[in-house]
Amino acid sequence: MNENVVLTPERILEATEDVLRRFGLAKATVVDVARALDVSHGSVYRHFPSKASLREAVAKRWLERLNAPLAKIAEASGPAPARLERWLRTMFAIKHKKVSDDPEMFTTYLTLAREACKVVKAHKDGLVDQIAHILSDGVKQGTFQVTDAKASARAIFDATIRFHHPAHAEEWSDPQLATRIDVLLALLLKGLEAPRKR
Amino acid sequence: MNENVVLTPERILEATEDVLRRFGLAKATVVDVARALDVSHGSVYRHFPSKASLREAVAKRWLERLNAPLAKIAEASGPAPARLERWLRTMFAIKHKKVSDDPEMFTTYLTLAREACKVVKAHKDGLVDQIAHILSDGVKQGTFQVTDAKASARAIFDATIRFHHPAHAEEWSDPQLATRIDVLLALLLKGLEAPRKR
DNA sequence: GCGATGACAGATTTCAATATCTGTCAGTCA
DNA sequence: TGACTGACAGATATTGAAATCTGTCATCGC
Repeated sequence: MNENVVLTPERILEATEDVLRRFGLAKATVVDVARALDVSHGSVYRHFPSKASLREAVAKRWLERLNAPLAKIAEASGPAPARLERWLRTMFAIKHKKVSDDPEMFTTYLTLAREACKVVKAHKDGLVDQIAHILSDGVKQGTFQVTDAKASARAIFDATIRFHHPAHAEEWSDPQLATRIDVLLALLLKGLEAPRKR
Repeated sequence: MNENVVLTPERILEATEDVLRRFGLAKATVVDVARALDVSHGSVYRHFPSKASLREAVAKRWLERLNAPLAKIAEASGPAPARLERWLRTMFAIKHKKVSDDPEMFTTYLTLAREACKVVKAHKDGLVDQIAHILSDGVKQGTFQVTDAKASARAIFDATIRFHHPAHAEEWSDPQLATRIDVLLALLLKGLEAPRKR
C-alpha cells in the first residue's frame, strides 16, 4: 500500500482538495481522504489533530494562493494612485474569476473559510497592510493625503467589500458591475487625493 | 369564533408577525397563523394566494417601517454634506439597533428578505434614490461635484454596504466600528466635495 | 523507535416511515 | 351571494433506528 511514498502533510492536503472537489464540502470525510491516499484514517490523524485543523490548512493554502499576485503589485514601484487602482481591480478580478470558473468549488471554499475564521482574519489583515503600504507610498510621493494609512486602508477595504466579499458574489453578475466599480474607484481616489501644489 | 371582527389582510399580517416572533421563521406555518386568528387556514388563502406571498407582505411592511425616518431626512432642507452624513449614520443606527435589540427577530426578517428579493430590490432602489436626491441638492448648492447623481448614489450605497447590509451584521460588534465609519464617511465626503470658489 | 494500523466509544449523519403542512375546492351557513 | 369551512392530494418536515464518521489508543511490523 501507500504507493511507496512517505505520507506528508502536503500530500494529505492535496488529497483533501481532491476529495472536496469530488464529493463537496458536506460529504467529504477524513475516511475518504485516507482512502484516496490508501492509508488508514488513523494515519491522517498523525499529521493533523482534527478534521477542523485539516480543513483550516486547506483554507490557508487557498488564501495564500490568492494573496501572491496582490503582494507583488503592492510591492511594485510607480505612482501610488494607479497602483492602488490596479491592486483593487486585480483583487476584484481574482475573486470574480474564481466564482465564474467553478462556482461549486467557490462555495465549498467559502464555507471552509467561514469555519476557519481565524485564518481568514489574518488574510484580511494582510490585505489591509498591502493597501496601507500603497497609501504610505502615495503620501511619500505627495499624491495622497492621508493622516493614518492603516485606518484609511481599512476604509478602502470596507468601501470595496461589495466587490470582493464572497457574501456578495451573487451580485457580481450584475451587468452594470464594471460601471459601479469605475464610479466607486473614482470617488475613493478623489477622496484620497492630495491638493495640487501651486 | 373569529372574535366578531372581519378578517382583513392587515389582521392576518399582524397575526403572522406574532407567529413568527413566537415560533421563528422555520416553524411558522399558515396553520399556526389561522389558529392564532381562530379561523381555518383556508380563510387565510382567501386573502393571500400563497404562503410565500404572505411572507412577502410581512417583509414589505417591515422594510417600509425602516424607510420612513430616512425619507424624512432625505426630504429635509439644509447643507447637503451634513444631511448625507446624517442620513447614512441614521441608516447604520437603525440597522445596528435592530440587530442588538432582537437578534433572533432580525435573522428571521433577514431570511424573510432573502426570499422576497423583489421587494428588497425595490427597497434598495428607494434608498439609492434618496441618496441621489441629497446629492442633487448638494450639486445645486455647489457643495458637491457629481456628474451622475444616480451613479454616485449607488457608489455611496455600495461603499457603505459593510455597515448596513445584514450579511455583515456579525461584524457590527467590532469595538472599532465607530472609528471605521468615521474614516470612511470622511473619505467619501471628501471625494464628493466641490472645489472651493476663489 | 517510529510510523502505521484497525478496533472501539461516542457523536453525527442517513434513511424510511410517519406526521404535518400547503394549496384546492365542493359544500355550508348566514 | 359570498365569506368561511373542512376534507383531500401531493409536498414537506419530523423522528428514531441503523449506518457512518471522528478521534483515541493499544498493538504491529520494520
